Amino acid sequence: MISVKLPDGSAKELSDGASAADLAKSISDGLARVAVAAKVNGAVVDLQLELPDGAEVAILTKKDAESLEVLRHSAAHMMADAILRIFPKAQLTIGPVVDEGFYYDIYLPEGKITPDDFPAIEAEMKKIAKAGHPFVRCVSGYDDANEHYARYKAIDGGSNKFKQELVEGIKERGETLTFYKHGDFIDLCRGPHVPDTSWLKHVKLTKVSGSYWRADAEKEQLVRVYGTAFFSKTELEDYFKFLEEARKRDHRVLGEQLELFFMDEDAPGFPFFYPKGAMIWNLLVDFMRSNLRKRDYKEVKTPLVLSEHMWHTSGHYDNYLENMFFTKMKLRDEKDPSKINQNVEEDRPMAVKPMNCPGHLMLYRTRLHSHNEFPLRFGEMGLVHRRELSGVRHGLFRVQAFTQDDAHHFCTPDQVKGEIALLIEFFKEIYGAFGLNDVHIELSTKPEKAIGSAEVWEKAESALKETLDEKGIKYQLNEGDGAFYGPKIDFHIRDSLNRSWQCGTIQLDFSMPERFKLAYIGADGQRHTPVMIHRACYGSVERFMGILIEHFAGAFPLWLAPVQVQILPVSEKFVDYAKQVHAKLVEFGLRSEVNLKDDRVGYKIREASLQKIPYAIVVGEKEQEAQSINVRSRDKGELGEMQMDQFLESLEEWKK
RNA sequence: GCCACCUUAGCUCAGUGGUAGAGCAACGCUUUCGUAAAGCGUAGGUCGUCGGUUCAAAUCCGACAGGUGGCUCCA
Repeated sequence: MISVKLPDGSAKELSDGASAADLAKSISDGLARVAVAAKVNGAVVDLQLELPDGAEVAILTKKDAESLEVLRHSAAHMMADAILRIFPKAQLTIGPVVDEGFYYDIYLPEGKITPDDFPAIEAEMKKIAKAGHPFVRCVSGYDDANEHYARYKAIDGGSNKFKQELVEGIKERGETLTFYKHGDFIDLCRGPHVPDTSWLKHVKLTKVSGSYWRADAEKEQLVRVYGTAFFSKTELEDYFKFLEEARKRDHRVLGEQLELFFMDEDAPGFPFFYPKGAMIWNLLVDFMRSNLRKRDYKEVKTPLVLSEHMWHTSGHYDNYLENMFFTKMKLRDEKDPSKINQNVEEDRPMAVKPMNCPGHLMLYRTRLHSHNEFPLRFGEMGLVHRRELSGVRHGLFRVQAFTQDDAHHFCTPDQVKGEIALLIEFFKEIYGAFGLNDVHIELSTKPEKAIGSAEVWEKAESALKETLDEKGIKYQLNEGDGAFYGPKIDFHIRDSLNRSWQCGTIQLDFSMPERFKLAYIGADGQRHTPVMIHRACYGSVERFMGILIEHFAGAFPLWLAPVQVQILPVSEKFVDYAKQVHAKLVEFGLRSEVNLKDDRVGYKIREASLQKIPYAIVVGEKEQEAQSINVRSRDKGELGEMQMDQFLESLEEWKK
């Protein structure tokens, strides 16, 4: 007999060799039916696995977060099986679970897989699911003498070098080689899996893309087929509804519909803003400026272009070269003026700034500073340019020119923690103003490409860690993800669709001040090197605007709406009165428009709704006589006839 | 940059080798209208660019540009 411990603390006696499936059955038949996998001493395993004596065991059902991963991993196997049936030349590589489903990377020596192939693959998967093949775990040796190993090698042609590489790796690490089999299909896998393929009825393929073996662009190009899986049909449908909702909120689509911005092929990655988009952009900047003033920032302006020499000093030339725009001249040939010499190197080559920090360092060092001025906070709405590979540009989220709400704090080492604490509060307050209250923080440490000594990095990293710990803030640690000049804290915010976006960043830098030979006179009368903190809250004003468009689905709160009120005269006869109302609203400080078009009220209402204008005010004969207005709210529907003062009073709390 | 797909009127899209189409938007006229689409009419395109095949190319082929989905997730 063995004894295992259950999550509620109780113990359960089982016969020797009993599995988690046996345990589930001994608890109740109902549990046995819904059991997906088990958690034994903290590790997720198959139900079939023999339980060790004294183990802590929890039976996982579809309600447990881990179960979905198990299901999706099983679905990846099933998809690989289906793909091999349709594409016999395909070679399997890896097929992990990802946030929204799973994928399988496949090497195709010839031909291709496109979404057109999905129906056939899905039909094959349906057959496999219907057959209800059990997933069987097979432990194997490393050669063909083992039945499972031989079968595994044979299943996709027998000469799959990717599999060989994977097996070699496992052998080197001295791990057990295990396969999972369902029906005739077998795949290298550490498991666990759902009991059988009948669990995999709610699976759909979602997209196909390219990828590389081992994520290395030098290695083989693979085809990555994505899919997703759920326990129930409803959950699967909800997921596709979510995708549909996200698609409807796409800021690139709304950007055109609401006349906020557009892109032109002659300016790839450089957005143009229409008046309404520029209005929002300016409102965001105004809001940030008022917050910077409250916190004693000094706003500065620095040049877009600096000499290449300066970028050597800052380290950007060595570490950021690929992302920078450099200047070259075109000159008319001295002998033949009709000929133009391209790409002529300047005597003093220049580069467009990808970051604002060197400019701020140059400003700082124009004179000697005292510790009494510290902390000194230089802020700038800095326009930076960064080259991006053509395939990664995406609406306002990934552009080649954007405005950072950038600032650099210069302070003494003792002031670092105070500054960071201030910034965390500051940033959370800003996000809160947009209803973005779900903020999580990540700490990134020294990357491979870095400047500064190990000692300096150590000091910087521990300063950030200590501040977070002292404030009791939970964070995720990302080793090796820091900026080249220092470790950083990143702020990730969740929008109304529960998607996470990285926005704010706080980066500690002990290197750049030294490289630029910055100094301050301390209380001891000696020269010291200040500490520099790089920080941005929106990150990129343009990108933050894109996030807000999607977060609000284009229905901006009153204070951010480019047009706050639209006045709709019932007919031409009431245009004069509409204009009077408009003048009063403008005087009050509202962004108001009159719809002068010769359309019916219903149509004007429709247009105002589609433009997501917070208030539509209808004026006709009744209103003109009573000197009143008839208000319709975007969010609350028809509010009815009221006096202008009444309407304006109701807005007071909204007004920022 | 790499893989797949896409590019036709301002927008959304139809058109698979034989004289370029629709809806919406725009403009004009009629209508003067009460809370999500009044009616009629007009104008608008070297079919992304360049080259090739063909008697003939939006359509077939190639190059380039731009766009879309991916390219961190390691059995």
